[in-house]
Amino acid sequence: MTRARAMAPSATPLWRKLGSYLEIRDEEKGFLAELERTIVGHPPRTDLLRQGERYGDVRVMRDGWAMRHKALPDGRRQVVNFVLPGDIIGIYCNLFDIADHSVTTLTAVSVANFPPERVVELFQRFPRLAAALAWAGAKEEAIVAERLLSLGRRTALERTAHLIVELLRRLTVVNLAENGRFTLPVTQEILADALGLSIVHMNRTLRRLRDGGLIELNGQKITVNDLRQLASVGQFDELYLHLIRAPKRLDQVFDTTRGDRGDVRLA
Amino acid sequence: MTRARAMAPSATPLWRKLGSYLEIRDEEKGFLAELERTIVGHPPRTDLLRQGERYGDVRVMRDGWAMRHKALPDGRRQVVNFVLPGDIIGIYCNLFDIADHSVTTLTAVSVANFPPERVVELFQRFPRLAAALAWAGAKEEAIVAERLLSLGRRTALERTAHLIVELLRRLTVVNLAENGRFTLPVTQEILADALGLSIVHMNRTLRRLRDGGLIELNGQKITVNDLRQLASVGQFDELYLHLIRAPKRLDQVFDTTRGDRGDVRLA
DNA sequence: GGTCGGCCATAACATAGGTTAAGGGCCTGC
DNA sequence: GCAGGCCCTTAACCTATGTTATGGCCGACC
Repeated sequence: MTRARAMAPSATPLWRKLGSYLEIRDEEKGFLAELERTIVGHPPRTDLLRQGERYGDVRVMRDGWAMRHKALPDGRRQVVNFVLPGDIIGIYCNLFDIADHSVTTLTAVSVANFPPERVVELFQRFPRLAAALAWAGAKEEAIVAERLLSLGRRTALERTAHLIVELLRRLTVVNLAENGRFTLPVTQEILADALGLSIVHMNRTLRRLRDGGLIELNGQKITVNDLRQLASVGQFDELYLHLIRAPKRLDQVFDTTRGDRGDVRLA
Repeated sequence: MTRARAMAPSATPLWRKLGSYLEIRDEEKGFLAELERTIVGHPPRTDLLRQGERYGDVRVMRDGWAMRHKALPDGRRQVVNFVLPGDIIGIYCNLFDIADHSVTTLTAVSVANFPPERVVELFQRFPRLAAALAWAGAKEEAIVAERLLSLGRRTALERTAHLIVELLRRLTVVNLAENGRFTLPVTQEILADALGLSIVHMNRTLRRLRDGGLIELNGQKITVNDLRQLASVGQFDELYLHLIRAPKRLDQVFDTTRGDRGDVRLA
């Protein structure tokens, strides 16, 4: 674990995250910057949070990949989601003090840490930011719900195609993919755990996608050759797309809602 | 659709919901009561929200059951969650105007309706309530994540056992179950859609649970005869239990956090 | 520079769960 | 009181996916 300090404030992950929902105001900037003063690095394969143990600080992923996963007592494991730059870990730890899931780094990672009381402070002092945070959480949930649909009703091939498209989209938003090409720092076992498949079947399924010319794999680089077809195989839903690249509507709603009286007015 | 008015404020669903996270203060009571002035009834099998269409009002389930579900273009369907009294529908519609999922009533239902702008107002004026709402959302997500674990890594028998235990617990909290007995207003087809199974296999699996003496079914009444064993079959996690009956810790956190300065202090 | 361990790959075989088909109970509407 | 529709149930069969086993590659470590 490495400690570092500071970074150009506008390059800050939380800023970028919340900024995708509304324009950050001057008075909010200082607070955000303070939240992200402490940057910590972790090597790959480190647990940032362990199922059954206490939550620590709230963490904002700044760089690198991690995974959120849950395990059954007998060791079977499900990866719930991949944690990408800008994502937040353990934000609701004020409520649940024992974690019901683990978060493990996949690559070397750098995260911003702050104590959970700061979240409460944020709710008290910066309602706009609080709303943006809550909205970000809702987006997360939508992604998990979509994966639930995958596991429940999509075949192995469809699931795999869907996940690849999802990752490509999410990574594109944070500039970590271009021309359908990105780094997938993940073993086939982890992919299998994300998709509810056995490792062997995961391998078979990737082979089918490769043989079909939809994707290419070399090492940890994956290239999507035919996004349209891949999205169609995965029955990728355009609605769900909106979630990934969120519309910037919170500003408007806040500006047209009178917070000082019981009265409400629309734009 | 039936319109009605008012109810004893403390029996109000949103009140009960948020009240499970913190003590509602006098100044907050009026606002909550106002939110729930409009009560609307709907018959069974009505869509309260339709995937691909616009969100309407925010709704708080007051009475009855509904389901949140998503469908693939070819008709395959996944039930994401069951909506029980106290649960909230469409609270983040300020952000996503098109719904990525549907909500359909299972029984006759009564809900409290209010316009989404009210949520913004709530964030601005009542940070404590806003936090409680955000926390409630996080709890929802934890339930969905746990179901993801089910679909990905539990067998049909385990999944089914797990779901029954989960429903029993959730219903017990809202006084809709006693002695392990509750009404499950749901066809086997819907259950299958919730668990990612075919209807035939759903039937087989329920039969096994009945033959094993773990549960009894007659009509829509289900009786859990051996909760301990059922929970063990479903590998029901005690951690996840905390989520369902939430600890009342938000009060403390709010009371010990100085919202008026950059400074934070713990109890 | 050999060996050990992690990961990928593929084949052969096993099975949980899907599909199709058929019948029965029960309600609802005419 | 009969027809049609919805739901539950079971049987027979099928297939997508899981399991076990084996080998090869490659990078890390001594």
